[in-house]
Amino acid sequence: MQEQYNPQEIEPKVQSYWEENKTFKVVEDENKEKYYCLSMFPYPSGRLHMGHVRNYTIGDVVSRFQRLQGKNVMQPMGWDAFGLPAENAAIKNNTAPAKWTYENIDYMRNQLKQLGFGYDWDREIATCHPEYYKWEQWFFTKLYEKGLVYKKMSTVNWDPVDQTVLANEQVIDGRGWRSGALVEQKEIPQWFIKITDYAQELLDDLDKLDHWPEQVKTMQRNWIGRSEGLEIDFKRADNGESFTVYTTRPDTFMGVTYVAVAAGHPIALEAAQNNSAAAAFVEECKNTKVAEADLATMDKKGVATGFTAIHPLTGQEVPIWIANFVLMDYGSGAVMAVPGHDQRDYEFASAYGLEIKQVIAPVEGTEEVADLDSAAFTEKGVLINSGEFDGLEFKAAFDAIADKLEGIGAGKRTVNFRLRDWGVSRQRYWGSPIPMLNKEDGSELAATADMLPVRLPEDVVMDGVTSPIKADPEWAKATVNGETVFHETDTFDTFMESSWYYARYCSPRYDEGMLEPGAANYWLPVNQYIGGIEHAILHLLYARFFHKLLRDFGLVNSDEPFERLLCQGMVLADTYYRKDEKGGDIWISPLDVETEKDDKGRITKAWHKDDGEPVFSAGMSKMSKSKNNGIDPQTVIKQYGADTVRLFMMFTAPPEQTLEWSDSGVEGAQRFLRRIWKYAVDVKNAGSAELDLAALSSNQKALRREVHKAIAKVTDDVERRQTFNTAIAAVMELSNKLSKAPLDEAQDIAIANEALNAMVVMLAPITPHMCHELWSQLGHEGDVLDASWPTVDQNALVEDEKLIVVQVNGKLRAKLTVAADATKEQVEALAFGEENVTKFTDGKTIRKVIYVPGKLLNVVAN
RNA sequence: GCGGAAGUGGCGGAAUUGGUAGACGCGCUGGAUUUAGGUUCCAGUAUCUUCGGAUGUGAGAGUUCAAGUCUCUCCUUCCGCACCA
Repeated sequence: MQEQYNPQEIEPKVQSYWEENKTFKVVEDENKEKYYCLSMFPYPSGRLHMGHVRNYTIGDVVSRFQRLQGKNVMQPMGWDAFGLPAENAAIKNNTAPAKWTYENIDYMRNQLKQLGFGYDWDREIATCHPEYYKWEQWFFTKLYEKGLVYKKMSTVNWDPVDQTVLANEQVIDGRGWRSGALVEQKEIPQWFIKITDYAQELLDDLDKLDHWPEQVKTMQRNWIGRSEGLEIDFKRADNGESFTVYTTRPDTFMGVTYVAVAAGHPIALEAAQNNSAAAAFVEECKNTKVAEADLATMDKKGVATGFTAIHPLTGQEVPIWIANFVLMDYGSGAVMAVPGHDQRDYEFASAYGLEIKQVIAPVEGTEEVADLDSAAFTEKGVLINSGEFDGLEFKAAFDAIADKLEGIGAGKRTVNFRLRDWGVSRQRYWGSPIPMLNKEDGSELAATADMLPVRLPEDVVMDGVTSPIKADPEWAKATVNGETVFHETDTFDTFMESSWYYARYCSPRYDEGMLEPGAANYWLPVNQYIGGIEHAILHLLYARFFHKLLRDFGLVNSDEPFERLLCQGMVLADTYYRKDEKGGDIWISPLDVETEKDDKGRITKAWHKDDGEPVFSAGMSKMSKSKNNGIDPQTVIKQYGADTVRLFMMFTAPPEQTLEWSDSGVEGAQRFLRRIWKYAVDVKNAGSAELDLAALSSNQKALRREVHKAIAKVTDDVERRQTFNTAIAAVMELSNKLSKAPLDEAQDIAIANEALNAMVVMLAPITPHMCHELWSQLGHEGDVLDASWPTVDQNALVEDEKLIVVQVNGKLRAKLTVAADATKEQVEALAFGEENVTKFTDGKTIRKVIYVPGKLLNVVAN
C-alpha cells in the first residue's frame, strides 16, 4: 500500500473500473427494492459550474448510500438541451445551435465522468433529439384531442425595430437588448394547456408530499392561489352593457366608489376611441414589460374613461377608470375599487381625488383602529354605512351580500385561482416545433401520427432576429388529405421537455410509445429529486401537472412524480473590484487576489497578484460571469482531485443553505483525506486481530462506544436528516479520537480495524474513489459499493456513567459524573457537596430543584 | 408590490424534542520538525475581567426553573414572480 494519498493516480483508475464493469447500469428487478434518485438535468451551457457540482454530488451521495443499503438504485443523467442561450451563442460564434449544443454535451459529459458520478449512461437523453421530442409532440396532440389545449390571444414583449418577440430576459430597462428600441406589448395568438383544470388537485395533493420542504409547498399554494369570492355584474349607465368584476371581499361591496379596468379591457379600448387622454394612456401602457414584478412596483396610474357604472345594490353611478395595476390576464380584467379597505385602491383614489368611503369598522374589543385619513383599513371587521347589512361580520356579510346579488341575478359565488393556464408558445427557433397545422381558411388541426416527429432542421444559419423556420416559407408547407396546410412555426416552452424527462429515463430508448409501462411503473415515482430552489414553483408545478396528465392517459399509475425533494442552495464566492476612470466597476477574479490578515484572522489588505495594487472587497455573491467570481471545477479537480471537491461541497454547508467557496476550505478537506489515508496505512501495518468484547479495557470500551455512536449519527444524518455536513463532522471527530488511541495491544488493533472499515464504507458515498481503493487495499474482495453499511452494536452504546450538568438559577456551576442509574436524591446530594454550588446557594432559600434524568440538575434559590 | 428563506466567534457552520452555546473545519497565535518555503505534528483561540466572575446567538419586549430554539414588534440580507433555465 502506498504511503501517500495520491488522487491523481487513484481517480482515473477507479473511474475506468466503473466504466469497464458497468457498475452503475441497472435494470428492473422485482426481487430488489428500487430506488430512483434524480438530479435536475443541466442546460448544456458549455462547462459545468460549481452549482452543478454541488447538485450532482448530493445526488450521487444519496444514490451510493442507498446502494449500500442494498437497493436497486437508478441514477440517470441527461441534457435539457433546448433554449435561448444556444441561439445567442450560435450567432456570436457563427455556428448553429445544434452543433454548439452537441459539442457542449460531449464536453460536459466528460466533466461529469471526471467527478466520479455513478450514472447509468445507457439511459442518457437529450431533449433536442427527435426521438425525445417526438413523444412530447405526440402527447400534445392527444391533449388537443381531449380538449386540454387551446389557442388564444396573449401579450408578449414586442421589439418594433427588430420586429421580433423578446423574452423578459431580453428586455433591459424597457428596451430591446439588441435594438435598444422601446419595447411594446403586443397581442398574438398562442397555445395554452389547461393547467387550471388541475388547479384544485395540484393544490390538494401538496398535502401528500410529506417529504417536500414546507417552504416549497407554501410557495406552490400561494402560486396556485385559491380564493373564494364573488363575480359581480355591473351595468354601464350609458348603454346598459354589463361587465364582470371579481372580488374576495364582497363584505366591502357597499364601499365601492369606482371601478377600474385594465388597459386592454374592451371598455378601455372604447374610451380610447373618443377620449384622447384615455387613448394616450392605453398607448402608454403598451410600453411596459409583461413581468408581474414590474407591474406591481409601477406607480399607480390611471385615467377616467368618462363612463360610469351602476352599483347593482345602491343604484348609484360610480366612475369607470383605466388603471395600470389591473391585469387583463387575471380574473375578468376589471376590479371593483373599495379605497376605504384596499390599500392599492386607497392610493389610487388619493392620487386622483376619488371618494373614500368607510364601510368596515374594527370589531369591538380589538386594538385595531381604522384611520382612513392615513391608510386603508384592510382587516376584516363589522359592517357600517352598508344599509341592511350593518352590524354583520365578515362571514355573515359575505353570505348576505352574495345571496342578495345571486337573488337579483347580478352575482355568483366563484372559486378563483391565481394560477393561469400555461402558455407554451415561443417564437424562437431552438425548441420542439409545436405539432399543429394551420389551414388556409384559418382553422387548425393537430399534426397526424405519421407526421411525427415534426423535425426541427439542425443545419441552419441564424440571422440574429428571425427564427430559421419562420424565415424559410418552405419549411412550414405540408399536405394533409390533398390539402395544403402550414406547420406552426412557434416552438414549445422548454419547460415542456423538463416536465416529463424523469419518466422517460425509465425507458429512454422505447420506440413503441412515450413510456414503456412496465419500466415506468417499476421506477416511478422518483424517490429523491434534487435541484435548485429557483425551480420551487414553475418547473416543479409543471412536472406535477404533467404527471397527472400522464396518469389520466394511463401511462403511469401514481399521482405525484417526486416523493422526496431536496432544494440545494447556491454556491457563492468572494467578489473584488476596482473603479475605472469613469467610476464603473471592474470585477477581479478572486483567483487573482491576495490578502493579508491581522492576528485575529481579519482581512486587513487585499491586492491584485499581478500588479500589487489594492482591490476592494464586495463580499460574497453567487458565482457569475458578471461578477467574474466563478471558480472552474475543472481546475480544482486537476489540482486536488474529485474526492476533495466532493468532500468540501458536502462538508462546508448543509445542502439547503448557500455555500461559500473557500480555497483554504478545500485544502482542509484534502488534509482530512490524507489523514484518513495515513490512519489506514498505520492500521494495516499494525496487523489484524479478532475482536473479543469480553477482553476490552474500560478505555477500549469507551473508544468502541465512540465508534458506534458515530455510526449511529452518520446513518441518521445521511438517511433521515440529509445533513451531510454533520455526518462528515462526526467522522472527523471519530478519526481524531482514533488517531490518538494506542495501537499496541491486540484489542486496540481489533477496534481500529472495526472502526476503519466502518469509516471507509461511511465515506464511500462522498469520496468514492479513495474509499474504493482503500477497501481493496484493506484486503476486501469486491467493490465497496457491494459492502454493507455498518450496523450499530447497541451494547456498545451503553454507558456506565453519565455527565450531569448542575445549574443554580439556570447558570452552570458544576459538572458531575454519576452512575448511570443514580437517583435524583443521589445526584442532588452530590451537587450540594460541590463548593461552587453551595457558594451560590448560601443564605438563600431553595425553592425548587429540577432534575432531567441523566442530563441536568437546576437548583432554584433566592 | 406579493410570496419564500436566513441572521450565532475573525470566517463557514454545530447545538435533532426548550436543558453545558460555539461540535467539526478554516483562519490566526505560539512551539517542534525542516537548509528555506511548503508539508506534518503539538498547544492555544467568543468578549470583557478586579481572575471571584460577568456578558454573549440581528434589535427590542414577553412566556419559562431554564430560550439560539417558543410568542409578538421591528431591522437587515438573499431568493422567486409565469418568455432565463
